[in-house]
Amino acid sequence: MRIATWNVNSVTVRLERLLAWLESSGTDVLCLQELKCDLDAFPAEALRAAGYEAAVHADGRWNGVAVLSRVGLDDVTHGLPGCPEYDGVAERRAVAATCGGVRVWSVYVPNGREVGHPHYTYKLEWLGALRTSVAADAAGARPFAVLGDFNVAPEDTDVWDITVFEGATHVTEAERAALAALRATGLTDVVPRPLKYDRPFTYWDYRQLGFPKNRGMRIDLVYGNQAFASSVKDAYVDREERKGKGASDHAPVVIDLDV
DNA sequence: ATGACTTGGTTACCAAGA
Repeated sequence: MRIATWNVNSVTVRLERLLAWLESSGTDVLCLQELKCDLDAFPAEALRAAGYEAAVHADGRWNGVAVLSRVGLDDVTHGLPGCPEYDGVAERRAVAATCGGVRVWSVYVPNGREVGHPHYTYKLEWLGALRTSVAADAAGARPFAVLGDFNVAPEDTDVWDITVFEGATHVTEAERAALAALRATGLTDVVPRPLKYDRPFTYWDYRQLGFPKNRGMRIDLVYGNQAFASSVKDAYVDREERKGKGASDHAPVVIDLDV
């Protein structure tokens, strides 16, 4: 089974690329983030015609997540149980489903904006709610993974130049501690291989030639439990999809599972 | 030059992303 996660930065703008990528990659289950549309605007018909069912949890202008599957889509959970609100809103940043015997969460962790900003506190609380929500599945025998845009670089080497990130979000001790607490439920960071250069970055800023200069970050992560991680046959970042006009600023992370 | 792209909406500017 081929499982992937991809922050598409607007499923509306990316639809043509998304359909082409699903076909060329042969992906069975795809976790999407940053749909940037509401439920009515989600391209369910086009995806169904391509053979994929969809579990969608979408906000409208921001956020929005989905799980696409052509190997079954059961027991859908819309939203993270007990997730904190921001400005009184429970943002739509998580959706789960069971696909072909594998349980997956597609998550879009809050950005945090700046250290000390209310959004940063919200980010840490959100990661805490994620930990609580996945603990039982993480410890279970069924293959299980949390996939998505975590907006945290786990190690200094997961950003192109750590000195540029002095005092910035995405690399702080508190954010990394929240990831460590999440892993402590029984999850392993399934690190993909890069198809070029030495580090498996998954995001490159649109500005200042970030992609050509490989000024990237590894913030799109796959955290799998023991049954999932032990079934991984291959994992890579499809940086080809970051190329050209009309690309998302994130590349898909692809996992091949022997299940 | 306290920004340098891209997206969708309170559209001919703005917030947000990371």
